[in-house]
Amino acid sequence: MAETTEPPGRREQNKIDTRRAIAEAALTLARSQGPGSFTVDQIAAHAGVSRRTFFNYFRSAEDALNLRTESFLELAIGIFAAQPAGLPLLDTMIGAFSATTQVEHLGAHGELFRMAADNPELLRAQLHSWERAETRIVQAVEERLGDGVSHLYVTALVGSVLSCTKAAMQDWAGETPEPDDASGADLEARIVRALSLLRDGFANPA
Amino acid sequence: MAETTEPPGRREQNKIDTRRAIAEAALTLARSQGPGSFTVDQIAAHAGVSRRTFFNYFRSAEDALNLRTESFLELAIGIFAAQPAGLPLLDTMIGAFSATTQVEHLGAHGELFRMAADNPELLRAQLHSWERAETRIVQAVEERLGDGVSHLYVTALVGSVLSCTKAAMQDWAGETPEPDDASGADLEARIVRALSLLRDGFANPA
DNA sequence: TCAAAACTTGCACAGCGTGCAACAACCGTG
DNA sequence: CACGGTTGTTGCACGCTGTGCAAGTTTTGA
Repeated sequence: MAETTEPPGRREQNKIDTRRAIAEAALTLARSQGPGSFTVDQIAAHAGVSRRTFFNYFRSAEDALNLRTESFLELAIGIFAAQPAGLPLLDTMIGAFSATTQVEHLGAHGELFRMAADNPELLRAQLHSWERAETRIVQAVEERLGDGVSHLYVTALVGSVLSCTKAAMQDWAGETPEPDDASGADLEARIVRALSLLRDGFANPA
Repeated sequence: MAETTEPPGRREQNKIDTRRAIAEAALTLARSQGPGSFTVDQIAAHAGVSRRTFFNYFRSAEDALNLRTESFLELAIGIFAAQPAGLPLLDTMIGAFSATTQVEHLGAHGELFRMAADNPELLRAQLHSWERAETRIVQAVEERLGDGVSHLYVTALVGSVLSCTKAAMQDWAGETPEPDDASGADLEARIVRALSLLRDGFANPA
């Protein structure tokens, strides 16, 4: 796999656990009190950690909530990077993004989309996550394709793909308040549908 | 035109002026000290207004900087709304967005893109502006097309169009530090190019 | 076993964002 | 013009945010 020089000692594990605990605490508070109506001190207390340590891990309460989104996009990037290089680019991406629906805690992602609807800071954090993912995917694509392709082509393509994926997830989140066994397949279908529209140049409003 | 019940008294004008003055002060400070290294108090002082009044107009220093972006998107929405309804949707949008390059202070927009590159909060504010514009355009399109078209189709389409426009502007901003007479046409060409790629389903990396 | 490296914590401090109440500018009406 | 209602501005107070710093504590590797 693509392991970056990894000494999996106690330290690394502790940090991962702490990070998770903080994010979990934030999510719990957001569920019980509503997003945007709790303080960093509360999160820290729930996570069993000092206020100062919270800020060693996250820049804001919203960023902590946003860890789930971040990990989803991390997964998407990983899957895309592992894809074989022969196929047409757009088809490769359709395959990669439809596969991301097997991420854990799928329901929580929809939940976060819904929370962001009435919480500007959280929405901004999410948009930022997508933006950074976009940058990374653009880099990956340009490395894969070499110098022969224009930067504008790649950025427009990747941006559009992510926009369609986002639209599919939002659509899904809006209609799937309580996810069940089939909702993963449901989301996947929507992503494929949106990306197929893109491949067809949106010629057919179907 | 589409005037919303407008009593153009001294009050309205004062508010517009104040808003402009604050945004202008913020931009000046960002230019001289770099974005993110000045306080709201400084902006307020430069604008000849109290700190409290600043917060009556903007939610943060970055939002103040972002007024230019906001007005650009406002213009885009207006032009799109004024477009005749007969043509294919995507062609209508290509026309509308390429026409937005005639906005005032075009150079400042590129400047803001470049500032956002190393200022997370400003970047988030800009992304948020684009997101809200997307929502409004989606509404406009759905009103125009009626209930016959799927929500996913519209959101995916509008998201992609905006992504391509953004990509074009970023590309342009990166290569055009000091805009001259021709740079408006340059930007317009890039927007048309990116949106044409979209219409062709990105089939040809050209 | 021990010292260096990495992480946590408390503290202090500047700055942020907002509710509130007093004040000032503007508006329409008579 | 005058005057009351409406709308915008300002100062103040208060809690929360985000960060540098220095003193602890835990982990690491030798």
